[in-house]
Amino acid sequence: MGATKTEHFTDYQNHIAILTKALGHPARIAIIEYLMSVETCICGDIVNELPLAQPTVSQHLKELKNAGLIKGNIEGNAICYCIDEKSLTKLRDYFVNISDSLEKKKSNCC
Amino acid sequence: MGATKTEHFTDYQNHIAILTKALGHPARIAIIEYLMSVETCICGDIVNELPLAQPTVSQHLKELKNAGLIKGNIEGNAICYCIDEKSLTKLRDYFVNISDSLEKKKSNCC
DNA sequence: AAACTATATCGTAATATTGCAATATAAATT
DNA sequence: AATTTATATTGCAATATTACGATATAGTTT
Repeated sequence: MGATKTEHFTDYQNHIAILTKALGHPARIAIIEYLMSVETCICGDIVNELPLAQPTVSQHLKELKNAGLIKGNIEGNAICYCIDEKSLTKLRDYFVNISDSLEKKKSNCC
Repeated sequence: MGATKTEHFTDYQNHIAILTKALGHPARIAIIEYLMSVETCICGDIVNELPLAQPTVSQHLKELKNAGLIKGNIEGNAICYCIDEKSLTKLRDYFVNISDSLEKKKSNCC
């Protein structure tokens, strides 16, 4: 075995897992933070920002894109990557919900 | 090769990545949601809630615990797992921050 | 068109994750 | 003390991820 049994879980659970899994690497967190830090999204220098080889960065970008966390538009011979707001809003809503619920039932044993 | 180059990233980036990575599996999302749904945290029946064998569930619980997302207290011969509020608050703050920043710079090209 | 620039893909080695049967541990019950 | 119950650990096979050199692709510049 070794493959995740996605069929046993809900679409929502699988989607949240896809988003969090895609963020589950420091290089991909760094990419998101870099995309946040630049003003425009015409940013063809992500490779220079990261301590990893170009093919590795390209692969990380692909994973973020597959998960729907970033979008990439061809801009001449460069590619303009930027954050896909929708997916990050979804994650925010998910964690805000959890934190709110935890706040309400402060009566726990641990 | 094959191992993540954590040393090149900040402690904060690595920590967020550890938390999101731990959540990056539908079974672990399901565990978190189950822990949210039960009133008390005396819950020794997580295995029955999930479509996975007992050792597999135990392993997922271990990963959530290692990441600091849940806590486990021994309660007789059962173990009382519950969510570690701090780590989920940290994730909430992280994504609230990102969403707020994205809201502010609506002027993007894509 | 040749050279350059930016990015993607291929191939592959090293490592990590997923899942489970078998077994171990340890408290509770009989 | 033997049995049961709840959970963890071990060992292993299948699969996935991480990283990068080499190479491909495609637009840009000269």
